[in-house]
Amino acid sequence: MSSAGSAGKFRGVTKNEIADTLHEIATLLELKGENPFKVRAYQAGARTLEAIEESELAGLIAEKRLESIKGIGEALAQKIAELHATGRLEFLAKLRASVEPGLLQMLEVPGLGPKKIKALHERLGLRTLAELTAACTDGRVAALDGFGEKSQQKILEGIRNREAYGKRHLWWDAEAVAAPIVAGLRALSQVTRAESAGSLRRGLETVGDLDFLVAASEVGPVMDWFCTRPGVKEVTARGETKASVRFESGLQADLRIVPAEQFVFALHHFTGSKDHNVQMRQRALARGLSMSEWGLVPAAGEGTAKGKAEKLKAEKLKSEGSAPAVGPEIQTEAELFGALGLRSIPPELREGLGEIEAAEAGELPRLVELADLRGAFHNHTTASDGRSTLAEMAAAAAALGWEYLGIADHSKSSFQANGLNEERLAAQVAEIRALNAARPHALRVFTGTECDILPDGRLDFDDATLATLDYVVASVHSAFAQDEAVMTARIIRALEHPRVTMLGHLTGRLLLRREPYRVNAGKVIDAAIAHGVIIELNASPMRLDMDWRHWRKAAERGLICSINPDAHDTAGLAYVRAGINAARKGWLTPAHILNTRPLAEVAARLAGKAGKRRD
DNA sequence: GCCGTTTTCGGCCCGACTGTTTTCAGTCG
Repeated sequence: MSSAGSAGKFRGVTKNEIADTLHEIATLLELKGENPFKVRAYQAGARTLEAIEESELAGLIAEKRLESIKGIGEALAQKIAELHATGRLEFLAKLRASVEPGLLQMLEVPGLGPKKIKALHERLGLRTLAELTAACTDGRVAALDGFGEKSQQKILEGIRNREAYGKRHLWWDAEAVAAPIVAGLRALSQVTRAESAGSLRRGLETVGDLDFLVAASEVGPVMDWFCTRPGVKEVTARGETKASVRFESGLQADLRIVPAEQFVFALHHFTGSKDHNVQMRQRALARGLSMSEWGLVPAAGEGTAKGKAEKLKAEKLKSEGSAPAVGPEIQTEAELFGALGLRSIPPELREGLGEIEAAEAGELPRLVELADLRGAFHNHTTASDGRSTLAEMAAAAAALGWEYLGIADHSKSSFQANGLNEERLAAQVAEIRALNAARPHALRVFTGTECDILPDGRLDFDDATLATLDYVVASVHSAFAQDEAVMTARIIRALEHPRVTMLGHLTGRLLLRREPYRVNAGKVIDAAIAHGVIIELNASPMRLDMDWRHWRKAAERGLICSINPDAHDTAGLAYVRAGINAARKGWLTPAHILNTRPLAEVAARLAGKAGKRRD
């Protein structure tokens, strides 16, 4: 629920809160049975707003330029301005009052959409999930026109499993489930190509369900194999080209099987995102082509005959075994993009956030890759709360082929994490220098600390102590409840400290577990740029913080990123892979990232920041 | 509600699957 309409002193509204409000309006309108295109307009407006910089919004409103943005018209501009100015929206208050809150929860039940909920509400008078459960139990739902025994059963199941089914999963965990399935599919004799698609392929930080796409000579055996994977609790759908299963964890997975010549179209389609696909289809239409998972074909004629012609086309395609009229020569996604006059767009960029325009102009970035990394900062050892020793961490980093490894154990105020005091830190520094001197491998270990930013913005160590280190990661680990202004000022004060090399996890979020603390990211980014401080992209799969959505613009303005695994054991160094995903989604190139640079350059930069020091 | 080398109306991306029907509506991605 957004803060709009809440009582109390008005403290300003962020653009994301306004976007949330627009999403809420869309949902409420949907439940009221409003024109679906109006609903879509609110959703599109919300997404458009999310892509605007926080700092730009006030100017756009003041100069009445909101309407110049595609997707925002007169009505949305007025509502956005009202929300921004007052934090309230009369329209929304009335809308909320006209919809039973329980109906919103019904939307979360799989198989229930606005139309069916409306029918349940109007014809059975149901207002809550509890009443819906009762109506299913005593058979009233099955007796309703348009519903039946199976629907009733499915609704009951859905309510029961609502929590597990609605849950998203960390990319890292989903990848661990998906990888062996893709490998297994590829090993089947009937399968010529297999990939995972969807948000997993796009590298999104959390994944709702898994999508597998297969080109196969025969459907049955592949479906059978898929539906009998270990951990499959139920097969929720099984048709001619698609099967869906639910794992015991609640994770859902879809398998789609297509003929080989359709594979690339289907792969693009099911990789998404939805926004990206909509834009691609619009682009195809503008070139007289109709694009779908079936292929790229000449668009049907104009006017009222269009729908009919489209349908004929689709039926024709299917009956012919679906050879697309355009592009039997299209075998790869690069060729598919090429057919629409575009450079090939990596899956991570397909979020409908300007990648098509960039691909058209030939301005897609050369995204950073895992192989570009030459080391990593912000790693823990057994000295604080890690589970691997300094020597083990260094050996593991050397085995990855890295040139350097930064150690940054917790500082003394992080008592819960066994933070180091000055004495223990000095001992660790001595240990690291000895290790570097002994050179058991071609790896340089940098001395550092993950130094707490105290509630008032001071650092947990004094300047003399910090001066003994190669670098300093400054992070917030306490007083998460501070309001935004206080937290923002606190972090900026830390960034102004000349010994601070980089800021750790900007918002402290734990994906799917803990909300970020309140901080004005734009102001922190500005301060970091002004003071030459790096912001980390914490690569821990449950953090991925700072969020990829901020990176593109921040990097364009000169912010340097460090992809930091925040490893607490040797296996944790592999988290940089999740960080690479997020960095790619943020349009980052190797030039934007500290730890793609060679040892000498990194050492020089750290020495410059830290000032004169022995070593 | 938004948009316009179809501009002030009439479109808006497209198809699979399910359950309920007996030709289709609703949901989902």
